[in-house]
Amino acid sequence: MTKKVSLTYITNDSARKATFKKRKKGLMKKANELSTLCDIQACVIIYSQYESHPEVWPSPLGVQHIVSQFRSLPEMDQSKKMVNQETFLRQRIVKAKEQLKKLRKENREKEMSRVMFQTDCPVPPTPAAVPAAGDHALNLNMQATMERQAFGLSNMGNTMQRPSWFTDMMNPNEQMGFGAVAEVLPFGDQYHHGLWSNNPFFP
Amino acid sequence: MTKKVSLTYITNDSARKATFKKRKKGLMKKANELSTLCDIQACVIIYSQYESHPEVWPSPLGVQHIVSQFRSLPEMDQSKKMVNQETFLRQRIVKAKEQLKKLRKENREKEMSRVMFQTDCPVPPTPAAVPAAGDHALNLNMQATMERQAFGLSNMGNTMQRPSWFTDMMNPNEQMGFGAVAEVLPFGDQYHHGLWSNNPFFP
DNA sequence: AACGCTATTATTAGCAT
DNA sequence: GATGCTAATAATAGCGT
Repeated sequence: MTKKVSLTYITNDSARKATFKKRKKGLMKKANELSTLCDIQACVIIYSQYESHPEVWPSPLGVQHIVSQFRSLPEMDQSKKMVNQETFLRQRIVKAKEQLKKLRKENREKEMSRVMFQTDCPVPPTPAAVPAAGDHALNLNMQATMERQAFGLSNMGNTMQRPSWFTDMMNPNEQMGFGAVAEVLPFGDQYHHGLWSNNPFFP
Repeated sequence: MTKKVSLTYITNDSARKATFKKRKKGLMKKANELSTLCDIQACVIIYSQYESHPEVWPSPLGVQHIVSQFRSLPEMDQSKKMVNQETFLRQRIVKAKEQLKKLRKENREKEMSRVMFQTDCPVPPTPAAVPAAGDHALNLNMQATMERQAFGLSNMGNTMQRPSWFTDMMNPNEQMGFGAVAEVLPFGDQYHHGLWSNNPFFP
């Protein structure tokens, strides 16, 4: 029986849904186990098309709480942090503007070729479902100065499989999803290719 | 070789840390796979004592994004979404600017009270452990208008194993951890006891 | 303590119902 | 489409280095 899993987007609707259900369950279970075994706080949020509300672990409230900690400071100089957030936001604005500029240019070019060649898809057409947007990683870089974290943009639902990136937590490496994002990130160098040795996506 | 796992808090420090590392990695991987296989947005946040910063997947920003969706709209005009990343980015810029403005104001105020009352903690000091700060969730709430979501909060890290709660995703049931939280949740009735049959915690 | 290596267990893809 | 059932793959506990 050939059970090889390709780890790419499952095009078959019912198969995808089935897998989603199973794996969602598995993920939640894993989260729960990790939490109890190691006594750590954790949360998982899943935003699927199958449910109108986000599916979370351990609970909506739990998520909220954890997320809020996200931004909390080691304490103390909150003022300092705030300051940083300021500069941080400023940076963000600049980045966003650059992004916008770039995007406009791209759009112009795409429009061009569309008109010229009658190509109706400026962006690779999304097979179905999610009306995904191209999404150009807009970096918030919040508590930037104090956390060395890499990050990128969530994987907004493209219909194609989006690799997504990871923080440097589990290993010193990261995986990149969209090259485009890299240039926007201030932490570019934190990202490397290659990740889990056993993941077909990241050789 | 008896390799039975008890699924309870691991008292041995080094063993716990080792397990944490391995399982954290596994969890992230699972999240990534689920995301790519089924094309869904998801995020994981782990707040451990081993790291000063929360460890997240796919990224801090990704988390932020997903969380912000929590509050967004029921749906529809998703069509508009794709319309343009341009307008999208514009919105972002505006939001960021507003955020910045607000932040400045807050900073002024904090500085004020700090100077005047010598209070270093504008927010209620957290009892212990987590140096949680007031945290001003800067909700970016980016593509707000297009996503429909709900949400709530967490199992705060006690040193005891916390059962945690679950969403009704994998099954129509939930388990509650702290009664205290229940009253806070707007979705109280969504949660029930009883859970995975194979989990020792939830018979 | 961090890393590598299996023996085992746990997860799950593919079917059948 | 949901549920149950293996066969097969993937995760990982326990060690050794």
